[in-house]
Amino acid sequence: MAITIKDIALALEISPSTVSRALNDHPNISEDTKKLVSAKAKEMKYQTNFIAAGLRTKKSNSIGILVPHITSSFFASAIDGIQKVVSDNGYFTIICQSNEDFHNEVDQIRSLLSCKVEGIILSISSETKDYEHLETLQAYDTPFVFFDRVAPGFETPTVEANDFTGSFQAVEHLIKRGRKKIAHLGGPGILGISKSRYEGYLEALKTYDYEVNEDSVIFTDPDETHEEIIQKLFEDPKNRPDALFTFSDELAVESILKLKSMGLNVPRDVSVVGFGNSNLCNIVEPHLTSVTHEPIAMGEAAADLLFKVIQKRHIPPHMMNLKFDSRVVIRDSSR
Amino acid sequence: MAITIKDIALALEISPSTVSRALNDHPNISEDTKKLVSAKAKEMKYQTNFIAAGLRTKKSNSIGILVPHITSSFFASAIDGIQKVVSDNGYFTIICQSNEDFHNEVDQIRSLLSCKVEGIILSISSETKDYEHLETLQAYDTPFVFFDRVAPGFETPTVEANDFTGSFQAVEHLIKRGRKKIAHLGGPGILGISKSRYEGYLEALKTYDYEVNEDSVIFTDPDETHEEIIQKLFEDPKNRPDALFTFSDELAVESILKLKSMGLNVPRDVSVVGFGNSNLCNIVEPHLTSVTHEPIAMGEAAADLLFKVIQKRHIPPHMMNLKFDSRVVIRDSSR
DNA sequence: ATGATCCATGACATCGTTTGCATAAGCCTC
DNA sequence: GAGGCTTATGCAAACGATGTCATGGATCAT
Repeated sequence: MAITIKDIALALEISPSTVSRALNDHPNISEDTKKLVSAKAKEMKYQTNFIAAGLRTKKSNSIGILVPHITSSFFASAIDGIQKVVSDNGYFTIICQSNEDFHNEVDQIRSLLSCKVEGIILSISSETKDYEHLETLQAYDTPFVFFDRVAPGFETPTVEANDFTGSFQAVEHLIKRGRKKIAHLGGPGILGISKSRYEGYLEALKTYDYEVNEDSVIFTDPDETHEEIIQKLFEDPKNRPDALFTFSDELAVESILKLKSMGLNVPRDVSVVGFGNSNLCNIVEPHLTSVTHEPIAMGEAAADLLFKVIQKRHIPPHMMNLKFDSRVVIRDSSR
Repeated sequence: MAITIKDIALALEISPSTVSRALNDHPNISEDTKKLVSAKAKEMKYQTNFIAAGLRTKKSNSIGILVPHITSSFFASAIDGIQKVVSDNGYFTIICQSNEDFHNEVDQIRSLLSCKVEGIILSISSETKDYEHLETLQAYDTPFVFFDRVAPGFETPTVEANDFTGSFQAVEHLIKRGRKKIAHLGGPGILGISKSRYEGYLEALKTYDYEVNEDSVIFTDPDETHEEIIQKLFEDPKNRPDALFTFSDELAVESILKLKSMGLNVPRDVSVVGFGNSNLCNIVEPHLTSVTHEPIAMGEAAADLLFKVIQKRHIPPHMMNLKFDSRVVIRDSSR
């Protein structure tokens, strides 16, 4: 059976309180006793029961992560970064996935609350329009930090990639390569990041006095496959865009494959730029120009901020809303 | 502050015990009281404190998952499958990564024990040769199930992909396409799956009376880049293999890129077959023939088995060591 | 020598929930 | 109507660690 502080106390003929204090390095305990206790604890293979300690101290030593998918390389890397900071702080992470499903998200938040996590790093699903579950978090005094996807109206730190500047640079890059008609294949309309990426695109066009052509901007939609979208967008040889900037690398790769199957050459006929700088970029042919995120650094920053909130340390205003700059990595698909 | 059963008891002027029993649907409680209590609980937004309940019942309602990386699509999908079963059972998962590091693995196991998880689904790191930490698990009566990577000498369920038959079929396929000299690029030598995949390869060669050429089998090694390995293996035009079967899709993709840069045509000069059937297969050109795993089904099976052990239900011998058959998905890289 | 101070330790209540046992009320049976 | 049985409820003791308060002995100053 499991060893408790009582067992150690019994073995050393001292009280459980002393054992507890010795293990926690309490100043009132003599060095001798501390040594004695920790030796015995090691000998008996004692392991703190965090559940019991948590009940007493109301600290679970765990934080929750709620992301749409862990299968996405962006989130998986972000979790890497988060876990690094979290385990350095002696905490655990409970990872949940919403699968981009609103009700799932609400359920998972409820679970995390029941587990009494001390804070949550949260990336809302693309379906989420209603934020009552987040208000519950506040009501329960559970700190949280928005990661990558932010809901409006909450006074809590946010960590985002600066999608706007990344998109701007991507489109600027296409313009400087002499491309004249640049199409945009956007992400789910509800997501803030879809909007930011679109706005960076628009801003670049405006800055260089390009005409904004409504037909050249399409947001993905569950009713239509991406192949169909690309087909429509590029089927008319006279009116064809000569560049495509997509919301994600996945979309870019699908587009490249479709364009090639339509007999178009990338990048000669159409330059393509993706977003995310994922491992796909060096695999697809031609290698894909893409905008980098820094998911690991972003994850670390989010965890740092969360611990600051948990410890009620002051967060200077300029750190409340972190934006991680993106930058374009140029590869063959736009060369 | 958080609502407890005492608050509900106070509000309804009944005892906390009754509230607890009502919420847990205890048979001794009248229907009326149950309705009353659950209505009040909902009204007051009560949430069970799992920490307190766990302390009393010695059940944490959580299971641990320890995998080398969650960034790998195989494990990420497996986790999907596991979480499905786990949340259907009203449990949580605590996901840990060993990063293929032995000491990290030992630490994570210790953490999971401290959290009092009721069971662990475990995929050992590629460095792990010493199994003392797993014996600790047994000493603490914490059930576990091996997933994909199995340590010898434990009486506990295992869930593996049948790498042997998958490899056999992959190589058989290459043979039937008329390939004469088939090389194998193996995985980390310490992993059982590297061995199984190699053995499937060997068995296929033997079955078809192919000569086994030692020079054509190379296990990856941190001291040499994969590019160098491919370079060496294929640089001599006279003695060049005309097919390559690799341990993973990642290796296959790297190999294809290198082969192409060496001026070789895939599949005309060299057929390539990977392992894993990951999303890379349809992105690399030519599309990669690969052996499928079924990570989601494997994850579900592992979780099912773990719950059986936790609930001390009998596991029929034929279910103790599940092997999930693999199968070859033929694409252009071997056509 | 006596009181004040300090230090190390122990006793005990507590966190929120569950659960064995006790108990009160209601009903049945002879 | 007394005893037995059922049913619904309350009481109190856990679970394991922690923190408050009390205590007993040593040390020091007067």
